[in-house]
Amino acid sequence: MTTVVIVDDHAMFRAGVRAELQAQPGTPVEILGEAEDVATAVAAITQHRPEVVLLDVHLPGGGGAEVMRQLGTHDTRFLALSVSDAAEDVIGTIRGGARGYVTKTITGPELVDAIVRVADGDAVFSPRLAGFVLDAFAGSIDVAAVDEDLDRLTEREREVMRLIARGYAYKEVAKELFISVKTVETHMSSVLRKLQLSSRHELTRWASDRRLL
Amino acid sequence: MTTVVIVDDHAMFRAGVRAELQAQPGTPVEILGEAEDVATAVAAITQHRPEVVLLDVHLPGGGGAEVMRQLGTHDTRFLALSVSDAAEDVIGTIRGGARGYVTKTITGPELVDAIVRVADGDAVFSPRLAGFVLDAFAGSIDVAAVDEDLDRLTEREREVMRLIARGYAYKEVAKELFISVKTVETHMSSVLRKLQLSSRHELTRWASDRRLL
DNA sequence: TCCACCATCGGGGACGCCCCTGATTCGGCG
DNA sequence: CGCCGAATCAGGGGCGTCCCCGATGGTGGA
Repeated sequence: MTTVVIVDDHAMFRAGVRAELQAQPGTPVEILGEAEDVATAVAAITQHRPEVVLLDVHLPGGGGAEVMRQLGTHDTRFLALSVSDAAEDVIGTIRGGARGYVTKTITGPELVDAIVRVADGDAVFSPRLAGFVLDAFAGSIDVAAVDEDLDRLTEREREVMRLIARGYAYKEVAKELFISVKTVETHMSSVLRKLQLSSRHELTRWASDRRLL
Repeated sequence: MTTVVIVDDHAMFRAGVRAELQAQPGTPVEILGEAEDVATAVAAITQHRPEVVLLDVHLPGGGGAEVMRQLGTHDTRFLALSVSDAAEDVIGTIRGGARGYVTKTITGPELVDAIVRVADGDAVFSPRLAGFVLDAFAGSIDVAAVDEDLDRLTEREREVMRLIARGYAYKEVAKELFISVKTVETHMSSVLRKLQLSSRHELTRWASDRRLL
């Protein structure tokens, strides 16, 4: 049996989850308690010590992240359950320590499965969110937006830009590309002007934000 | 029915997977083909168009990532199946586009479940890996390792370090902290010496790698 | 009390960064 | 052919970075 506590500010929704989890005969989920805001959630979780907490992201008193923050990292695993699939909600919740994130469109059997998996230590994400999380993890956001600016650079300027952004000194870039320091300076002037930046430090941040390193 | 192609360089292991997947009566998985290296894998996947590819990470001819690279992003989903749970393998595979990563210690029924989930668009990770992936996603890798070096800095040095790493000029740091440029220089000397770095650019990379910005 | 450490500052120097004004060569295009 | 952009380079100047040499207080422990 996997023990859970349900945290959501809507009593009706909690009742629905409870009904779904208990609907199937031989369900592997045992509901130890419920809570409707941050304070009661912390109290209920501390008291019942469930293996998994079903946690609403938008919760009065600071949101689900606040519950995780107050409880810290003990052995309870959190499964976020939200109507929202917004990037900031997902990121914030995962940063807070949740082991999974599913939307409320989930069916009863799927939720049971997700709970069991989270209890086992698996990471569980809804299909829509899986793509998002993996994209973020792979660091490939905003690849398209880069090209507009980047296309305005010549091939040589891009080479110089890449090395400078990695922290190479002008002298080192010159040696690497078999050109003089003065030529590197010329290219860098063009790069900074075209990208509307004013120093190599800004360039480093610019490239880093776009993951061009 | 979920259609799959098995890619692994060990024939014995492929036979084992095939046996496990077909063992259960009424299995929802249909095996369309097998492959033992990058070239045959690309050919088999192009020919059979499976919904899911079971992909060995360590594959002759460039590894599983090479298979995904050559096939690009079409509608096939990849589930990495590896003996390794090393960080670089997991990161590389996810960056390559895999939708899941499970170790070969997985049982038959669990593998069936994972395949179905990946076909549905879920992200699937083994327990050991889930923690790692989420940690990386939350941007909290090596938090412990940072402190060793970081603890050797004084409070004032850390303040200066943080601003410099963000690209502030000495003059700007001085204004921000209400001290003279010379004092900033002194602190920076200490920071660079204690962290065994030699320039503000290396410091920027150092801080960026540890996500201290 | 004395010493270590921290934070604060200064002078001066070597070198890197960024900009300016030039210059040449080469290839493409009207 | 003449023009233009790309790529190459030089000189010089202003400022930033990082180091050396110092100095002054304050704080806390041996």
